[in-house]
Amino acid sequence: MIRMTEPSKITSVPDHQPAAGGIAARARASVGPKYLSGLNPEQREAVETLDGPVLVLAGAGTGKTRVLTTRIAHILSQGRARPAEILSVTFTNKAAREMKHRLGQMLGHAVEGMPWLGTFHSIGGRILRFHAELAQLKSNFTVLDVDDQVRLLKQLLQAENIDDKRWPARMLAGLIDGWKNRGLMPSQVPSGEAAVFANGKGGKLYASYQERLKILNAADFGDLLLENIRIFREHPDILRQYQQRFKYILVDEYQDTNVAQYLWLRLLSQAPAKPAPTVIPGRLEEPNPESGNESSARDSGSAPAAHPGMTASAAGATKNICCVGDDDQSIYGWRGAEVDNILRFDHDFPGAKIIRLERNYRSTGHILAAASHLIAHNEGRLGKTLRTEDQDGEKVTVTGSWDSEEEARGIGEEIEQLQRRGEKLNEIAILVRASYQMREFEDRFVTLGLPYRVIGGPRFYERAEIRDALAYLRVINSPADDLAFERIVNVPKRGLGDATVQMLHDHARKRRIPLFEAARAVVETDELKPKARGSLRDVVAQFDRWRAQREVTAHTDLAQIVLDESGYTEMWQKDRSADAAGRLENLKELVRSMEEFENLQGFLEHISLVMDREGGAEEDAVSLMTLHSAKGLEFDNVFLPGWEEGLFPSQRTLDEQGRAGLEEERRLGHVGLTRARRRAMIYFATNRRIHGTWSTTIPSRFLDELPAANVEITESKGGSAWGGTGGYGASRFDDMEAFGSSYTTPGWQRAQANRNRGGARSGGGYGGFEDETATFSSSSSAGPDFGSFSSRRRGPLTIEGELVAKSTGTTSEFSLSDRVFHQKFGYGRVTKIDGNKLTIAFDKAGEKKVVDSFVQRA
DNA sequence: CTGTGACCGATTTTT
DNA sequence: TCGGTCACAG
Repeated sequence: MIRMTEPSKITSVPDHQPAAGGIAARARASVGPKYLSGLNPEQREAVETLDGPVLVLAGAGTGKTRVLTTRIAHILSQGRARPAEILSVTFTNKAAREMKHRLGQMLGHAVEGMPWLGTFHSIGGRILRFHAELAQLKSNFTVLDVDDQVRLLKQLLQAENIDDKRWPARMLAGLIDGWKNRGLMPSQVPSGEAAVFANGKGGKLYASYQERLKILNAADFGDLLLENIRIFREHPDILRQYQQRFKYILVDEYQDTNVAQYLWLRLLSQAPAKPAPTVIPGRLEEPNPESGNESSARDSGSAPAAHPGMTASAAGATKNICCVGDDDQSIYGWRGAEVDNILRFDHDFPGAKIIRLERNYRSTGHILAAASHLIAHNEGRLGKTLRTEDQDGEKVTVTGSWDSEEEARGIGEEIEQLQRRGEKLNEIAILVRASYQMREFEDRFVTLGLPYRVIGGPRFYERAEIRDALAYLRVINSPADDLAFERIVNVPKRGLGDATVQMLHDHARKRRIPLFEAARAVVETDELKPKARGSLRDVVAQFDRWRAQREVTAHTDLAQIVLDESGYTEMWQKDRSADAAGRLENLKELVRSMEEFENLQGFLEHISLVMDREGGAEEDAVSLMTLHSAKGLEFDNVFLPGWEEGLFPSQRTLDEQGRAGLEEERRLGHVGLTRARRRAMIYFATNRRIHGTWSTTIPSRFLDELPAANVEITESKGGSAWGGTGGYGASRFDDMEAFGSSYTTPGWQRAQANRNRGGARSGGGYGGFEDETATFSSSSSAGPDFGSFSSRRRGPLTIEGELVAKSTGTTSEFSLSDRVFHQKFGYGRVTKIDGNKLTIAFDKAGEKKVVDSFVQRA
C-alpha cells in the first residue's frame, strides 16, 4: 500500500511548508499541532479522543466533516496508524469525495494512501472481490442495477407462474432489498414476512433470486454488504485479518446506517479474537427482528446489561471506532435506516464516549432558535442544544397564500427582490417535500426568465442511455452477462422482440448456456424467421468482432466504436425529442469518464458504485430540490413552501409509520430550516391541487411548533413586507385575518383546540406538548433559554413505542377480524396484518391501511 | 414486432 | 393532472 509521504507535510493549510520540528514535535508542545488550532473545545475533544468507541453527535452546521478529516490527520500525525489502516466510511460518493478533497488539503497528496476511504458499498464491494469465491462468485462479478434486478425477478415470477400484475416484480425487489438492509439471508427471513408476497412464495423467491445471481456472477447492492457479513461470520480467520488491519474506524452519518451496515461495522470493530474465535454476542447473532423483545429490554430502563454477553467479552475488546452523526437529521428511516443505531450507541459499544458538537457556525440566532424549538418536540432523540454566537439576524417568516400558484408567484417575486438586493442566485434554494411541487416553480421561473436548476432527479448512471451503453460493454466484457445482453439485444430496434428473446431463453436453459451462446447456436438453425435470424446473426458477429478488437484498441476508443457501429448513437441522433441531444452529450461524458480507468474491466467494476450525477452547476441559478436531497447543503436564503397538513407532514408517512413517521417528518423540517444561513422563509397555501383535483388544506402543525418569538407572520407577497411592488392584486389576502400578525388561521385554531385536548396520544398522531407557548426570547439569550428548555426534554433515552416497533418489525398485537376503532375512520374490522400495519375494512370509510397504534380495540 | 389508446395510481432516494 | 404500463390492433 502507498505510504503516507511524511508526517511533516501535515499542516492545516494546503501549502507545503518545511515545518522544521515536524508535527510530532509540535504535538508534544502544550499548544498542540497546528491543525488543531481553530477547533472549539468539543471539536478538539472529538479529534483527540482516539481510544475506544466515540460517538460524535454533530448537529447541523457544527463542523462534522472538519472533525472527521482532522481526526484522520491527527491519527496519522501521531503515528497511530498508517493510511491503509484506517477504515473511513460514508454513504454517498459525494461525501467520500469531499473528505478526500479536504484531507488532500491537509495532508498534501497522501490521500492516495487512503485506500479504505469510501462508501459502505464501494468498500464492501472491494472486500467482496477479494473473497468472491467464498460467495460463489468470480472476482469480476457484475453489480446489478435496479432494472436488472427487476428483469431478473420478473423471469423468476414467470417461472413460478405468479401473476406479476398482482405481485409486481418491483414490489418483490423492494422486499428483498428491505431484508438485505436488515441483514437477513433467505433462511433468516421471518416466515410471516416471507409469506406476505405471492401467497407465501416470497421467501422461496428470495432464495432462488440469490441462486440466479450466483449463476449470473452478479451481486446487487445489498449483497455487497450482506456477503461481507456472511464471509466474516463463516471465516473468522478472514474477519480477523480485517480487524487487525483496521486500527481505526470512522463512520460518517451514522444515523443513516441500516442493520446490515451496523452488523458489518460491529464485526469489523471488534478487537481481533486471539484464540478460538469467540462468538460475537448481542445483536450479531440475531439480526432476526422477530425477537421483538430486544427492544423492550433495551427500552425498559437503564440496563446496559441488556447485552450481557457483550459487556463481558466486549469490554475493552471494541476497537477504536468513531461514529459521527445527528439523530435529528435522520430522514431515511423509510429506506431502512435505523435511528436506533445511533440512539443505542452506548449500549452497543460499552464505554463509549459521547461528544456533542452544539456550536453552530452556519445560521443566525432566529433561524437556529426556530429549528431547535421545532425539533424539541420529538421524543425519540438524544437531545442536543444548538447554539450560535452569530447575531439574531432576521426572523423566520411564515407566509400564507391562497393556492400553490400564488405561492410560486410570491416566492418568484421575493427571489427577484433578493436578486435586486445583490444576492447571488446560487445562494437561494427552494426545498420542497415532494418533487411534484417543483413543477409549479419551474413554470413560474420559466415565465420570469429566472435561471434555476433542479437538484436530484435521475442520477447519471440511472439514465437509460448510460445503462444501455454499459450493457453493451458488459456483454463484451463477460459474454455470460445475460441481463445485459437481454437489455440491448433489441436496442436499437432490430426486430428481435419478446418472442425471439423467449426462445433464446428456452434454448439457454435447456443447454445450460448463456443467452449469448444460445443466440450463436440458434442462428445456425432455422428456428427463427429469416429476418430475425439475420439480425441476430449480425449482433453475434458484431460482438465477436468487438471482443477481438478489445485486444488492440484502447477501451475508450472501443466504447466509441461500439456505440457507433451498433447504431446506438445513430438511434439518438435520429430521435427528435427534446432530450436526445442531452443523451448524446451524456454518452460522450461516459466515454470521457472511462479514461480514468485502466481498462474496460476496471471501469465496469467500479462504475456502478462510483458514477455520480453530472457536475455542471457553474452558472448562477436558484436551486430547486427536495428536503431530502438538501441534507448536507447550505444556502444564505432558503424557501420552504408547502407546509400544510397532508403534504408536510406527509399524510402517507403518518398513516404508514405513525408517530415515528411524524417525528421523521419533523426532522425533515429541522433539516430544512438548518440549511439556511441568513434567511428562512416558510410558506403554506390554503388550496392545493393534488393529483389534479383542488382541495383545501390547513397549515402544517409544524408551524404551531415554531417559537413565536423567532417567527414573523408576513403578508403574502407584493405587500408591505418590502414596500409593495404592486403587480398582482394582493387584495385577496387583505380580507383574510389569517395574514395579520397573529396566529389566527383556522389551522392554528384547530391546532390549539387539539392541543388543549392534550393527552389523547393515540388519537391523531398529535402529541400534546404542554410547553407550546414557551417563548424563546430572541437569541441573544438563546443559549441559556435553550438550555433550560432542552434539559427539561432530555429525559431518559427511551424510544417511543412505535419507533421501536417499527424498527424491529414486531408483529401487531391485533389479530385478524378484530373489531377496532379509529379516530378518523370510525369502526371497522381487521382484514390483514403486515407487521404493525393493519388493513382494516371500515364500516363507513372502506378499506384502509393504518398503523396499529392508531386504532384501539372496539 | 411495433405503434396506439385505455387505465391506474400517485413521497422521500443512495448504492 | 399527468405519466407510465398494458392490452390490442395492424
